[in-house]
Amino acid sequence: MASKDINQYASATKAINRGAWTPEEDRRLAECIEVHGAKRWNTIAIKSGLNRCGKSCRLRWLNYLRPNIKRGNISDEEEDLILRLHKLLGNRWSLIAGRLPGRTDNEIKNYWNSHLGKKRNQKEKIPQPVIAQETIPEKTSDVTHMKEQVVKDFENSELNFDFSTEESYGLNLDWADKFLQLDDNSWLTEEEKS
DNA sequence: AACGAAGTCAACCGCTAATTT
DNA sequence: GAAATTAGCGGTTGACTTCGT
Repeated sequence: MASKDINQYASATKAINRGAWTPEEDRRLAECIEVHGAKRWNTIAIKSGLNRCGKSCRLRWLNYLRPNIKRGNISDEEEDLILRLHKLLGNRWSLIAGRLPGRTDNEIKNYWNSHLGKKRNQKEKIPQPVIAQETIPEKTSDVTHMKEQVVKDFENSELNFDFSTEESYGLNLDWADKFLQLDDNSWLTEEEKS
């Protein structure tokens, strides 16, 4: 059976647990990961004795059980950073989460969908001041190229960023600011504007 | 107090990319 | 190099909670 079908098979069998995790399941999963490491999730699913699929175990660990997870209370600084990064990267949640220590892609995505998306939509209805003409690239192709390059640089820089201190956090915001100064409609292609 | 609407968020699904055999 | 397996991503769903009437 192809692994792709395993979850479908699992879904079809009554033995597989689904839905919310219990504290007991969490404990058993954490114990199993301590012994076998956070990899080969199908093996962990079997070894733990939990009637869960590997995919479910992985998600539970990454989003809730692994150490140093921050939950709730997204600060103003974090919110601001999410907004800026989303403007730059779009719905690249894992990339955005990678810049927010202790936050998961799922949490960022949920936060965006329930808080920031709406907030931004409201904001966008307010007319924005016109940016000085010289900062706006003339050709759409130039803008597209620049945009692609910035995202590329951002992805490549991933390992070099350190948000563990307030100092570096501020520096990184400056870095984002530098690029986002151009982030008005001039960033958008004609297709995206419509 | 009761009920429906809206909001929130944990978990699942389908798919692709990366890695292993 | 091909096939199988595993990891990871973003979109979506659905259960639960909160809010407004």
